[in-house]
Amino acid sequence: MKIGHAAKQAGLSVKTVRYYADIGLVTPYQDRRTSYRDYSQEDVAKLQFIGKARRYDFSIEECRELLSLYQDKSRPSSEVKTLTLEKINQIDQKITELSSLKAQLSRLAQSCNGDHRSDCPILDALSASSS
Amino acid sequence: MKIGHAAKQAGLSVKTVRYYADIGLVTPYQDRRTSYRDYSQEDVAKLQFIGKARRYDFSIEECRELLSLYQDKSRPSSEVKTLTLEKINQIDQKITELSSLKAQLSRLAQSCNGDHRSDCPILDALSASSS
DNA sequence: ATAAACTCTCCTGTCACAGGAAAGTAAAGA
DNA sequence: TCTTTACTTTCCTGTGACAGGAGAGTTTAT
Repeated sequence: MKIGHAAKQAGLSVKTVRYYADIGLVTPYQDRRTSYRDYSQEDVAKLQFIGKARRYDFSIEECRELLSLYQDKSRPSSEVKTLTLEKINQIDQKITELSSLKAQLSRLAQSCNGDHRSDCPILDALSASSS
Repeated sequence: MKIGHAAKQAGLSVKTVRYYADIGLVTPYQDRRTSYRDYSQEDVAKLQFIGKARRYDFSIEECRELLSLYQDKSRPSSEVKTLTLEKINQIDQKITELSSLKAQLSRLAQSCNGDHRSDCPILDALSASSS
């Protein structure tokens, strides 16, 4: 199967799929004569796997790790779970940060009239010398 | 004031401050003889302003906009407020996405025993053909 | 035979810097 | 004054995960 077809099946762009081949994440057979890549069903399955993991916010390197766990029939499931729990922690931390950020900005926005006049507590806060 | 001192006062790295000069965000006087940059108190104030806005998750281009609003004594405060509300919306959307992601991953993690055995619902879910 | 559609490699750009090399400048101590 | 140390400069590369586009080759359909 050629790259365009494989990409469509996996719900990825051709650019992305080619990139994954370049970094050795999913390396299809490559015809030496035409240099066209030829994707097997298994390659496509891997691409789908990666696409989903990416949507779950796993980085490429994490995907690489998950993929090797996925292919290793004898690995314990605890390894996968550990990776997942770590990822959950990362996400949680990011949510906390963003929530705090949102609260602060909301407070600033509320204090500003937002009218035609020029005085603005938001800018005052940004330019205040205290932290 | 030389760049190291200015950077310290603004709580930024020298690299960052130099970068801001390169992209025309804060452009200090530059001695032609030594090519050393010379930061005024106002420059430092701008750097602090930007540092704070960056911590509030504003992009460089948004900082540039905020900075020009900050310097324009006659602009209405509504412009600043609009920018801030937009930013709050962006953050909110990101929080929503991350929360959904976390919920899905948590469900996956819960379903996995995480023991020495190899069967793993997490990987099963990632490799499932259904979305 | 030709045109359209697809693929290839290679290069640049993104965002906001960090790291490091090589060279020049300044401040402090001996 | 000389030297060492600390600071600064420009320039180049790398980051993460691709997107966009040029120019050339290949395949498929008409």
